[in-house]
Amino acid sequence: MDQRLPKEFYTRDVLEVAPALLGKKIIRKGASGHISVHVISETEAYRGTEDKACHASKGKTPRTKIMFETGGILYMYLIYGMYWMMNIVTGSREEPQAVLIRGLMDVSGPGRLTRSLALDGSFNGEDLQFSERIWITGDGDRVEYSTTPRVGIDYAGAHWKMKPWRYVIK
DNA sequence: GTAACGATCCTC
DNA sequence: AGGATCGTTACA
Repeated sequence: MDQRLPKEFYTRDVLEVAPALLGKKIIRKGASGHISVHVISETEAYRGTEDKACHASKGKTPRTKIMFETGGILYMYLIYGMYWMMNIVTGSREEPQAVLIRGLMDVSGPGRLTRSLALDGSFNGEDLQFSERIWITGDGDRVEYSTTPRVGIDYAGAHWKMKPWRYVIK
């Protein structure tokens, strides 16, 4: 099986990591030992306390503190009372950043993909270097992608809403 | 305590 | 266009 992406892959700036994750494979190992592989097709970057669309813009809270850790771990949170969002923390410690996984080749939609992979709050803080149930490999199919503004952040104001920080495989 | 609201999705 | 559904957050 392919090698896991190294820690250094995730500790770079989120604006580098988010597009670099396109085409990479999420490996999910279920409780029964069943393994499934999913190619990432769509990501979004959330960057720092100054980014009004980023949860960390409200400062460090019980929910967002995981984003202040060193990159390479998962940040899971519940939205609209029923959908878990899967995010990958990036950057260095005390530099809150995360990549929202918005779509896979076989599933589109951040809520649908976590339901499909059976991911929930118990994965918050999961370390992609050492986890036995989820990790990401980096065999290097280079992919072409396009960028668009991020989705669902009307509240963040025009300046942050227009940033082309959503990355989609062509 | 209390209230408002969301990095969504499905059904009408 | 509207409802589901509840943790997180801000404020009193």
